[in-house]
Amino acid sequence: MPSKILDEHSAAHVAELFRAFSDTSRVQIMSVLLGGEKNVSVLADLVGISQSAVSHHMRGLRQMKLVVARREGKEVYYSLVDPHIITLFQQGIRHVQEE
Amino acid sequence: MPSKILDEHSAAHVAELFRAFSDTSRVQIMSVLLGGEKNVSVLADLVGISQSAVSHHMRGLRQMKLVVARREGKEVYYSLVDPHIITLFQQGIRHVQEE
DNA sequence: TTAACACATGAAGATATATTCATATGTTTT
DNA sequence: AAAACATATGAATATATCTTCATGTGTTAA
Repeated sequence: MPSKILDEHSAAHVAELFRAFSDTSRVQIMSVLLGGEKNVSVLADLVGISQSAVSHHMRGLRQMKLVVARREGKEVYYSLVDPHIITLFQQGIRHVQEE
Repeated sequence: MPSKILDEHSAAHVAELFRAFSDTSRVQIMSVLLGGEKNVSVLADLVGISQSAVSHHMRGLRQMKLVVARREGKEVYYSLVDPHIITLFQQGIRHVQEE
């Protein structure tokens, strides 16, 4: 029975986490990454947005440690690492599909 | 291995769901509702925002069926009903607290 | 029915966010 | 070193979002 309110600081962090998945393009990016690591231009192609837009999104996801980047030559591969984050995201997908 | 991209329509719905929890005030409201149903003015007091702001937030949460409203006299009590939503939200809290 | 209270709602202003464009950085090949 | 390619970044614009203010709606009590 955690009947207590979350303090503003913690609440802001929770909000920040959910905000990471609150954009259609980022959700599509995440959905692709569920299938394994992808580089930026592949993501841009699959999602249908510019390379620049993808890079901007990945910066945010990276800073929140929701993805990790791995450089291989000229390309940068992004992937999901945190199993809790993967679960959280998949639960979101399941919820909207249960209707 | 769902290596496939979410279509834009589904992705927009997932994004919409996460967006519901992407605001500090709404996260605080949700955290309070974890402890049981509360009416609007109590929520406003606890969260520290205006009655109007709470009503606006509750409208969004209501429309997404993340909360249900119950009128009792002059007051309207809101509560969480969907156990999957509760779990999803609690997972978000747990994630930020594991640091 | 009028007053008082609780909540909802529309409009407006302020702030945040996503995308694009131009350009910078980093890497490989010639 | 120069060219070509992949990615990152800053600035600018367009759009979305949150909050407040004023007022509307619904309910109870006088």
